[in-house]
Amino acid sequence: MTVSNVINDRPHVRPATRERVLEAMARLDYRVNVAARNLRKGRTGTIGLAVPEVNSAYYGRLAAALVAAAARHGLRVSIEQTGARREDELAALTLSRNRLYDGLILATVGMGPADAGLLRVDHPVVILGERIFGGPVDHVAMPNVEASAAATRHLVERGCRRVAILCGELRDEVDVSGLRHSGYRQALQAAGLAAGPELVQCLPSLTMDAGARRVRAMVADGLDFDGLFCVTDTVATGALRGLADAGVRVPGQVRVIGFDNVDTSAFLVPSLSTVDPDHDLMAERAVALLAARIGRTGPPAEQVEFVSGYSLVIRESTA
Amino acid sequence: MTVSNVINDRPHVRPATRERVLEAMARLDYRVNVAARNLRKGRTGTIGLAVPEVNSAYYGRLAAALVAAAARHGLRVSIEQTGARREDELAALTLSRNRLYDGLILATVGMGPADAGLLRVDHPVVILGERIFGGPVDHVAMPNVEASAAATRHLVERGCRRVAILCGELRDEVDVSGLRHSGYRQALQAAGLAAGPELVQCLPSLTMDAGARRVRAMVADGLDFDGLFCVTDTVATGALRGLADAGVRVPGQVRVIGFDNVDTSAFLVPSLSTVDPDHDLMAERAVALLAARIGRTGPPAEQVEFVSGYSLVIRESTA
DNA sequence: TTGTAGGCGTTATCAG
DNA sequence: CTGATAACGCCTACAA
Repeated sequence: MTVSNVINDRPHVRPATRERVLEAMARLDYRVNVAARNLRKGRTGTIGLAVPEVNSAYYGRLAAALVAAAARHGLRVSIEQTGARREDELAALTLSRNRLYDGLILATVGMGPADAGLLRVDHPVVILGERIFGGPVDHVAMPNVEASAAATRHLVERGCRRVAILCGELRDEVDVSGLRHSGYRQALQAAGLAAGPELVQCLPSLTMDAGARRVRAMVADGLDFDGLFCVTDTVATGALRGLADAGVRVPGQVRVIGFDNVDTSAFLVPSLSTVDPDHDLMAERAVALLAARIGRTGPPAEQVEFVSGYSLVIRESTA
Repeated sequence: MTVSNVINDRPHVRPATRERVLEAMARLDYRVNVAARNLRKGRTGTIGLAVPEVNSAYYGRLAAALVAAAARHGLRVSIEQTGARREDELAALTLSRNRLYDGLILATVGMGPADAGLLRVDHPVVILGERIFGGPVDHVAMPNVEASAAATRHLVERGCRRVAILCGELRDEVDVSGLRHSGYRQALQAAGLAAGPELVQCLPSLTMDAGARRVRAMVADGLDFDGLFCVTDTVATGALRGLADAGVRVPGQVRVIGFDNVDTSAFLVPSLSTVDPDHDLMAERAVALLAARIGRTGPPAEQVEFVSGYSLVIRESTA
């Protein structure tokens, strides 16, 4: 159709004809039907993003970066909230397989290493996070262990000798809590410091509220600690509040460091030292990997595993 | 096709036949093609959500609620980040008109009352926010003026006599800053208090950083104020930080109140008093309105204008 | 440079 | 209860 050529800005259309077409389109208030185009092309121009919750400092930040990166690649992003539930994560995979999306960026939180086989799908998927390390798909991760060790080391260098950690339940070694806890443990060991079990405080959920409650309890119980590594800034925010409630001075009596470098962290009182994992780079890489697979024809490319860098951001809470 | 009947769980299929179909589907690893279904049905099952930025405490919270509400209505949500730019907001409208989405929830921030005519489109749109009050579409808003007046009144009742406001540029009367500023002004007037121009502090952007800087400058300039109404919690968070930097005690010397009841507000030190506009209700209504229009055949329904309720959350910053 | 034919995968309609 | 047929709107290939 000549009309199609006009719509898609293709050459070989005489200016006069193009005008005539444009005029008719205007007159009829014509709109392309994207659904029909999608069917014909076998592409939708949309990728799925499955995260536990967009209303979280961390995933919100990441989602914003991913949407922006996708826009740069000419892709739209449809968001699926999985609530960190395994079945909802699998549901997102299914939708994607049904060609609703050209590809999927999946934050695996509920799924575990045992589910790696389910990822062996015939269409583009990029995993965000580390729970399914070494699975048969592209993978974008953070240097959790190294960065956590660096954060812990920082506390030690500032003179802390009794460093506690606030993490989630330690179910296995491959989730955020597991990895960051192991970095913490390595750093203490390397420094020749004890990491007694009383210093490892596992929360039922990684929320501000849980962090605040637990810290108050720790102080009330007379637990002896002078450093606190929180596995996320969200938990750290709660912890700072809890310490204030308990009348503990930060950094005077206890130094605190978080992980994620969430926007508010710089504005807390005291401002929160933290690990910055370069969200924008992670987002760009994730989208770039996906876009490459989407565009690809012929034999599938090798799986890529990208680990972002990190930097320590030192603020008042460890001054 | 009998196959179609099986896939869609329709009656009038003999069990034996159903089994045969299911078996074949499993054997062939068959997947429905959503693009084809969309074309045929004239629906995509997806609605668009156009907001300035998902990585903002307020829009992130709202987006999460909207995605959840949409899921309850059997709809997916595709996110468009407009950066509060008028042209990007219009672009979202166009995509929606192209039947990429069944409907659109649009936070008009860049568009103004002059653009109301552009909203006269023939397909479902719900406007979020108030910049295009009274336009030809459904509309979900907050009681900005009343709630701001209540917040200001609260400061006055706690004894503040010199109440300042931190808002954005006052370009017109219909954006967030304009409306909340006018509530502030009404409350002061009703209380018989002066609202000198020096108390109205307009920021270049509603960010934590801008809030912190401005507050430091206000104190450094020796501005006399004992109450501070911030038009968003984000700005208030920065303001609390700025006051701490300047050595001003909250609520001792200055009482502070925000607007939005963002998650972190309860955990700041001091915790932030604020206005809670019931995001979940707004989200539910917005999606319900859109879903009703999508499902509707026949003559278009009347435009609905829903204004959420609000509640004052009193915390330490105004104790 | 323009136009014609056909098919992408699904489902509504209606006949068997 | 099952199946044949046509059409949703677009684009690629090819023909004129």
